[in-house]
This record gives sequence, structure tokens and C-alpha cells, in this order.
Amino acid sequence: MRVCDLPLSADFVSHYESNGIEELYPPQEAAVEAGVANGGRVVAAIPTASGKTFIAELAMLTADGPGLYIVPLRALAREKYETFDQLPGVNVGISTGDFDSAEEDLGEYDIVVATSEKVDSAIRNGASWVESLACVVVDEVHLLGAPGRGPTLEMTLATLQRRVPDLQLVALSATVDNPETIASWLDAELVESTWRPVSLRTGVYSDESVAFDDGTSLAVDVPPLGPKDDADTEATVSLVADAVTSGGQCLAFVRSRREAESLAERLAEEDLSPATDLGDELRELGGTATGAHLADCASTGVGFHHAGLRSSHRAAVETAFRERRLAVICATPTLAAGVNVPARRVVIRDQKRYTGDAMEWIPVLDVHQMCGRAGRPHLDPYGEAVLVGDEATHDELVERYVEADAEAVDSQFDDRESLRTHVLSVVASGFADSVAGVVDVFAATYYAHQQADVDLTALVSDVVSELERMEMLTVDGSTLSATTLGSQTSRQYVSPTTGARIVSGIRTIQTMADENVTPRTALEVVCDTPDMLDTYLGNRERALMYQYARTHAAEFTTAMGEAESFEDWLTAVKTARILHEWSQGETIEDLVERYRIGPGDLESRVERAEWLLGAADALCGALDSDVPEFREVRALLSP
DNA sequence: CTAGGGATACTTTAGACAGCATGTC
DNA sequence: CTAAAGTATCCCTAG
Repeated sequence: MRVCDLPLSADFVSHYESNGIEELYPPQEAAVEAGVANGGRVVAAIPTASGKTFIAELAMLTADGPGLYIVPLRALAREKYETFDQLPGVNVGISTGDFDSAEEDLGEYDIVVATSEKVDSAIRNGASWVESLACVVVDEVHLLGAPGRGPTLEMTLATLQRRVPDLQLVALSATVDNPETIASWLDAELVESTWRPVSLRTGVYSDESVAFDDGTSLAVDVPPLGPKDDADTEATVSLVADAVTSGGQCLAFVRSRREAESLAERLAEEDLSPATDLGDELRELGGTATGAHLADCASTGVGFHHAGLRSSHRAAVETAFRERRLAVICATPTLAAGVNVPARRVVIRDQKRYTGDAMEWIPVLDVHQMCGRAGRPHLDPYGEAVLVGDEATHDELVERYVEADAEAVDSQFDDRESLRTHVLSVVASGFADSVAGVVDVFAATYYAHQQADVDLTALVSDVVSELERMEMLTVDGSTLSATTLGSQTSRQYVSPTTGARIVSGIRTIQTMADENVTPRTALEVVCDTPDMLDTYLGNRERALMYQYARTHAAEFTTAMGEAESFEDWLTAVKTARILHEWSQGETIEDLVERYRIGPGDLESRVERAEWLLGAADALCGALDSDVPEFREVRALLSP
């Protein structure tokens, strides 16, 4: 099937042809046969780089009205925005938490790219543009199975289906075990394929050789180990060096940030590629120790990538790699599911990760996503993914990751926090005013589809009484309504637990002496909330932090003897302290050094604090109260 | 007396979405 | 069922 045979206008056909797209890939053809270009609902479970974007564009361009493209990450939203913006005569908008298209109403765009939470929020707040959509494409739908965020995506899709008649839904998924369940939930045709434009072989390394799944093998020359050498690391170094010397780029995945950096340092010693001026460019982006370390490695063609990096550094590493100015990136799983960063070879040194109580195998889906980054269409003759193991683990790795299918996608809606959030949002936004009404909405979720025998009425009633106790909902006979507090909580997009914590903070503040209410007070409230990221509190720091908490005890809304979990509270105090010092003009360099956090960690906490302080200010309004400190600190956080 | 080796105890550990409304220039 | 690498500390010994 050819592009010119599709129901596309001449402009689009020539756009694609001038980009070298004339013949459809098999999965794309299958999607067309399933009806994507004729308003049909389709779930496509196909590998990355097998032409998902084209399927999405086809659906949105042939739909009779505006399209919405839902992504899980802000960086992905920007990437897709730029891609769609290339389409001739198509007006593209973007809407994410940190960036919104101009003043224009989103309804005026042909295509809007947005994160799933942003769409959920728009629906909750009654944005009218949503109703006029003709086509919605969901990228990475398998995230339905992600705790916390999956339920939001379920609700968004359930609500969109109910509110927009004849909506065309297209969902793009990684290869998972039960795509048919997702397809039947969405009442869509399933297109499944493992076809890739660049062939991929996956293998396991042990004893100086890689055994690939296609039966081939690769001898790897690993120099004799010194006493301090780690076998897995040296094997990884050899595998990376081999890929780079033969003209390819390589991604190496490891367990932790620290190890990503130390592997990068180790590879930098190898002098794999000629020195460039990339290091100097990175140095201009800012002067933390992490940034300097990155710049040093980058001048030898090796980068590292993890969430401790500031987002500008991360973006710079991604771009430099795409432009082939970096030969290698050593990364934590950040890079597995983010923006498009394909390489000739992918080496996965660590397959286990610490999860809080034990070392656990990384999910098969995640490993497959990492492997899927191997092979650049049009640039590499093939892609290779190598799992580093040894004689003892070889067979288990083959069985677990090379031969196994990815896990099934299971609903995570059955979680109190998620249930509270969505029961409240359904009532607050006026989509239901009774338990039966909420159940009716929930009946359209993936959860209800998967768990047909669950007693939704009992579950919802239970959650309703919880929300009633939290003063978020009132019950009058069988009529539910949101309190001012409940509707503000929902609109501000904070979880009910966060809303309740802020409310109790405000009430305590009303009882405090004026001189004790300070910026620290405002930050403590907001940082003691589940919507704030917690900050690791080291053993050595604990005593100092305790001291700090005692010194400022009068300014806090939590009495030290009464904290539900003292450890958690002390962690919140640490976050509040960092943010307070930041608001007082401390530099990133100092804070990163003093509290042993990454520059990116500070960045993300500042971002959240801005959001939560704004929410706290709005909740004050719902309580007929005013705590100017919420606004005052907030103003000091952003430069 | 001290530098340094080595055993041992202790510390640390991936990622990242989200708001708003009223008056004013 | 299930951790492992990195770092600080301390003690001992060789010079």
C-alpha cells in the first residue's frame, strides 16, 4: 500500500513523499485495514520506531474535526508538537503543566498535544474544546497499568468516550501480554505486530561472548580483570567500545545515577571518540558539580543521563546524541521510555534494581523498551541489544527477558488514593450527583472492564463516606455534592489527602501567634503532603535536621511529638528547609552540595512547591481564611 | 611514628504528571 | 525466596 492510495489531500501526500515515505510499513498497512483512516477505533501494539507516529497522524488528519494527542511526558509532548508542526497547513497547539500554547483557545487548533493529566484537568474544569474533538490518540497506553497515573488515564478515556459521541480513539501501545483486553475495553480493532524497519537481535553476554536470539554470536575481547575491576562493568566497557569503534552509537543502562556517572567516567578513559567542544557548550548551561562532571565526560564523546540532571542538561545530552556528537550515553531507566534516542547497540549491565525492600528484577516491559532503542532507521544496518550476565545467570536472563513476553497491563484503579481522587472529581465537576451516578461513570473504566464482578456500589459508597469525613463531599439523602473545599481540591488538581493536609495546616496556622507564621510554616505544610516528592534523609543528616526542627518548632504546624510518622515528617522538614534556603537566594551549587541532592531534584521540587503553594492559597479561599505566606514564598521561588 | 593495606561497618539506592481567576494597563 | 556497590573508619603492619 502506498501513501498516495490513502484518503489524504495532495499536500500531505507530497509532504510524506518528500520525507521519503511512500510505501507503508506492514503495521501501518494493518492499521489502515483496521480502519484508522476511516474513523475506525484501533489499538496498535507494535514496537517503537515501527511507524506509530504516522498511524497517529493518519488518524488525526483524516478525522472530521480536531485531534488530540495524549502523551505521558512533557518532553514527549514537545517532541510530538514539533513533529506535527511540520505537517503542511496544520495548526498545532500544546498544553502541559509547564508550557501552554499562546492565549488562543485550544479549540482553535487542528491538533493539540497534551499530557494525560492536563487532559484530565481540562475535562474536570469543563473545557469546552474537549467536546468538539473528532479523534483522540493515546500514546503509550500500556501506562494504564502504572500505579497512580494509570487510573487517571482510565478516567480520562472513560469520560471522553461518554462525553464525545462518535469519537475516534486510537491507542498506541508497547508490545504487552494482553493488548486484546485494552482493545475490547476501547471497543477497538487490535493491530499487533513485532515488525521493525531495522532488524533487532537481542542477546545475553557471558564468558567473552554474546549469544543472540537469532542464533548468531559475537566474540567480545575483555582484557584480564584487575583486582578492583568489576566483571560486568568491564564486559560493558568492551561491548560499548566495540560498538563505537565500528562506527555505531551505544546506550548503556545501569541501576543507579551514581553508577551511570561512574561508568561514563570509566568509558571516558577509553578515548573512544575524538575530543569535541561539546564539553564547553555544556559548561555554559550552569555550574554545578554534576554539570561540570558531565561536561568533562562529554568532551570525550561520553554522556550520562538521569533525573538528577537539570532538564536543560538532559535535553542537551539527548540532542547531542541524536546529532552524533556523543557516541555513548550511560543512563538510568529515564532514557528507556522518553524521547526518541535510538542507538546501534544497547547494553543493559544491570537487570535488578533496589525497590525499597529488596533487589528486584526490572519488569520485562522496561527491559524490552530499553532493547527497543537499538537500531536507527535509515542509519544503522541493524540493532543489537545485549544483557550483561555471567555463566550463572545466562540461562535465567535468556528465559526471563529474551524469550519472555512483557507483562500484562492490569488496572491500578483499585487503590484508595486513586478512588478518592476520581470519586471527588466526578462529583465536583458535576458528572454525577449520586453513588449510582458515580458507579455509572466508573462502569466505563478499564478497571470495571477487567474486574466485571467487583461491587462498584459498595466500593464507591465506602469512598464517599471517607470523602464526607474529609469535608470534601456532603450527602443529602442520595444526593452528593462537593463542598467548596472539595471542588477547590479537585480543580487545583491536588489529591484529597493533600487537600486535607493543607486544610489542617491552615487551621493550625489560625491558632498560631502571628509572629510564628513564617515562610517556613507555609513550606512545611506543603512539603508534608503526598503530592510533594520526598527527599532522602541520610543518617548523618538526621541529627542536624532534628536540631533544625527543634529550633523552628514554633513555626511548624506539626508538633514534634504528634507527627503520624516522625521520619516522614522530618523528611518533609528537609525538603522545606532546602526550598526555604532556595527562596532566600542560596545557589543551586551550595544546596546540591549541602543536602546531597541532584540539580534536577531541586528543580522538580521547586516546580512542585510552586504548584502546591498556589493550591494552598486557593484552599485558604475555600476556608474564608488568608495566609499571605503561601503567596509570598511562592513569589520568591521563581527567579 | 606514620603511610598504607585491608578488613569491616555503614550508607545509599529510578522516575516525574498537575492550577487559576479577577481586575488592570 | 531475594542486594550490592560505594564510602568511611579503624586497626594493623611494614618501613
